[in-house]
Amino acid sequence: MPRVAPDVRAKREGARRTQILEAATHVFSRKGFDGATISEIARAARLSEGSIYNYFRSKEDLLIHIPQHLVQPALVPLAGDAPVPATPEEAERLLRLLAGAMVDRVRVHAPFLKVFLSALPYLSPAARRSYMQLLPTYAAEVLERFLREGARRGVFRKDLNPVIAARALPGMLLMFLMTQEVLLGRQMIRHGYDEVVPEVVHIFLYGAAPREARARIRHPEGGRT
Amino acid sequence: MPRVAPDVRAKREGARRTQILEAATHVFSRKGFDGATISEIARAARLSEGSIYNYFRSKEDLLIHIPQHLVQPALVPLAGDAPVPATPEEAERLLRLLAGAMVDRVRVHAPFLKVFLSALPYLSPAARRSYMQLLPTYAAEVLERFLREGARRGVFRKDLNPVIAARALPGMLLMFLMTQEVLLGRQMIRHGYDEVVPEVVHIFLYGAAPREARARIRHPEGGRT
Amino acid sequence: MPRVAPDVRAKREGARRTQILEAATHVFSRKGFDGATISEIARAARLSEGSIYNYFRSKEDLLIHIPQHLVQPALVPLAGDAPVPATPEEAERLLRLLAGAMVDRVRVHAPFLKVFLSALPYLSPAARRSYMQLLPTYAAEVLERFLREGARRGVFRKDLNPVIAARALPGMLLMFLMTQEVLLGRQMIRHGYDEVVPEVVHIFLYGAAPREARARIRHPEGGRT
Amino acid sequence: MPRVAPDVRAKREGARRTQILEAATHVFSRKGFDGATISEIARAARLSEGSIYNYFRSKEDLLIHIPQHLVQPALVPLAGDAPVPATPEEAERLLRLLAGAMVDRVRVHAPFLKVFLSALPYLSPAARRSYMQLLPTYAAEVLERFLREGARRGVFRKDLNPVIAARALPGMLLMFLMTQEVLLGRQMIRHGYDEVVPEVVHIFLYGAAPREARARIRHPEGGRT
DNA sequence: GATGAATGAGTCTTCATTCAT
DNA sequence: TATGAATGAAGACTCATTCAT
Repeated sequence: MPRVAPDVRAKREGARRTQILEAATHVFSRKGFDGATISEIARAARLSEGSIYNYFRSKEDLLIHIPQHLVQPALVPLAGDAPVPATPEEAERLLRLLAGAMVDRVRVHAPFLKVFLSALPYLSPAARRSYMQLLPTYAAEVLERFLREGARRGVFRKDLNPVIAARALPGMLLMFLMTQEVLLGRQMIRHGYDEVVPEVVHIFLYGAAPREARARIRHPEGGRT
Repeated sequence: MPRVAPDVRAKREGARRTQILEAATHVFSRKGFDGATISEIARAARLSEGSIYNYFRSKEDLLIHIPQHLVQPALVPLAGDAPVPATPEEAERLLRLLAGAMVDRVRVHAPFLKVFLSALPYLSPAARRSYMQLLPTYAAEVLERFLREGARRGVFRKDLNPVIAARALPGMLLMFLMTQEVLLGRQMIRHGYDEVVPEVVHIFLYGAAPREARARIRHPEGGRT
Repeated sequence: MPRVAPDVRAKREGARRTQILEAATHVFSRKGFDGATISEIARAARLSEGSIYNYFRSKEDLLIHIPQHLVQPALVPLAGDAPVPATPEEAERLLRLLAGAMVDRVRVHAPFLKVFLSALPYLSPAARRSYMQLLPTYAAEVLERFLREGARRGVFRKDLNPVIAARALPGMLLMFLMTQEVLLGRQMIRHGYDEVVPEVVHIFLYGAAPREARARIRHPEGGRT
Repeated sequence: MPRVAPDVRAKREGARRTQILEAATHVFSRKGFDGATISEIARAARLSEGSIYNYFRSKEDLLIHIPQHLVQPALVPLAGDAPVPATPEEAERLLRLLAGAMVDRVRVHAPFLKVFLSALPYLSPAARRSYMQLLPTYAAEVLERFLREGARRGVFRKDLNPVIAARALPGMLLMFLMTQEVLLGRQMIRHGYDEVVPEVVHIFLYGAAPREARARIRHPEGGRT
């Protein structure tokens, strides 16, 4: 007969799994998926190699479960119920908040994202599927709705393509984040995110052209030119 | 005495190296750097394993030389001596060309970029250094100059931060390219690049806010004031 | 928690190491260091190849540890506290014992010595250092002290150079041992060690010249005058 | 038809072989037989790898032919027709010459001897046979005759065993030579060969015991005691 | 559940040897 | 004869996974 109640056991098992996944994330992010060894992960988790296999079926299985246990929760509150903006100024404020949150998220999860980028393209289809329900899509959809609603209220151009724009704004940040946080691990330009975020949001809202130029423009030529 | 003239030999060696690098790119892009085996690369190059090592010192050496032989040449002409624009309309036209070229480049070299992104974070420092002189910096610098000159001529806002902006524009594209071409290999949104490029350039130039909003704005608060 | 007590584990590990080193000595002595393969050593030790690496870091590491586990112990008691002789007759008796012991040692360890001689000149510096604290020096120093003390008591010539003499006596044996035991593995002359040892010790003590000749001689011209 | 006379060709071929064997000796002595590569030997001989195989059938074949071409000639004059000594003093003089010659020979050929010692025990039987007709036996036989003749003339003890003694004398030197020249390549004691040779010869002739001791001694107990 | 020694398949890399030129 | 690119067999070493304790 079991010596502990099933729920206690389940919780204990969950704790062990988290402990192992944290160790795995740490090692994967330093060495990469292929460069990491079970032995090192076990050491980081203060367990023996054999014990890892009591909780996960394989090394790839570890990778598959990392986002579900460690990253997913962090994503949930992202722009959970972002209010629809009433004015461009409010939009700018909200977008800055959103952009700042994205930057923070990426920086916090940079170790995991490194692994993600590195391993994703070559994982087994099963692992790929498990991974694909993650961040970018989700975040983009939230922003897409935000833009669509905003356009309806006249805060954004009526002819703005919200699908494209919802990916363009994060993309502007992505260039900095990818290069600095994920790929190289060091700052490449002399501006911090406290400068980058407002500048990027401003460009997104009002563009790089001077005010006069804007006045002359009729409409974007979205779709084919 | 040698049977083959030195120049013939050099050409033959160059051809072999290209042949091997093409095979390596192919295999790397399907299996990833760690997943690929010398044996498979040799088979793809229709050579024996040993022969690979007559031309490259190690597996990593293959990876290091891929861009120089296959990618680098394609980058050189990128916006080689882009003329400085006189009007926003001209800027828009030029930026569309540039953006379109970037998209094409990435799509053509997607297989390599997959490997690049995947392997870079965990390569040896030597290999890292060899890689860092590549695309993003180069392209960004060209664009940076373009923006700076344009601002001097009144085609772009005087208060535009060219360092940040030069990375924001490619970033907007990067989001689509990364997701679709590199990471997943399939289209995620219902718009093609012929729609994405103009929209993105338009946002970059004139922003997402409606015309009236722009008139009210003085200056961005971040970056240089 | 560990299933096996630390001391039991340590003893088990020691046994495995000895088992592997014995196998390695066996294979090395038949094939030489370079000719031996880990695979063959593993087979001789009735283990898998991988297991060897649970106990030793490399093939060279095996070689380095052979003397410590197998040979070193045998050397320690060699003439440990040989009494200083009071008469030449006693010296002759003691030197015969010493010489006989050296012969036995070399014959017992011939397989290892073959490997030692073969591999030493081309080992890595680290391995060289590890090896150099071995037999010859040690034995020579013991004998050197023996001769120096004996000379002080008038058992050996006062003008005898103990440094040189302490190497000359083992050298006489070395010629036979090297040729027969180590290099060729078969007897080259028609006399056994039971004849060689007394003859050699006698030559060492009283020389090859007849008694009368000796009486005429004053002192050697080389060494100290 | 041949473009050069057969004898010219033969001489040319001999020169090539010597050139290659010299290169091989050089490389073998630095790297050991297994550590050396044909590529490196070819480079040292200023030839291509393929050319080596026009003159020798295999790497081992190189090793086999080294003594015949390079070392053997140097051995020939060794004590070619050593005169039989008439007095111990003359014997001492001659033995010093002989010993000095041996030392010189060994030092000159130390590079080869390193290879010899290293490779011999593990060569194929064919190579072994080719090697075994070398130095030690030959030199010992010359010395053996010298001692036997000398004993007949009363210059050495009548009861001296010339077979054993003829190996003991070179052995005394061997200890120094092996350790210093072959195995370690650096001097281990503070005496040079100009001190070692006379001392060793003196010990060989008159022993390590003081004169008085000798007078008491009746005869060596050669053979079993 | 926990442990960690044992396993052996799998990889990169080396290098003697061959052979077309 | 000279060359050196091509070959492929061989070997040291790694590491995910298993399983007896």
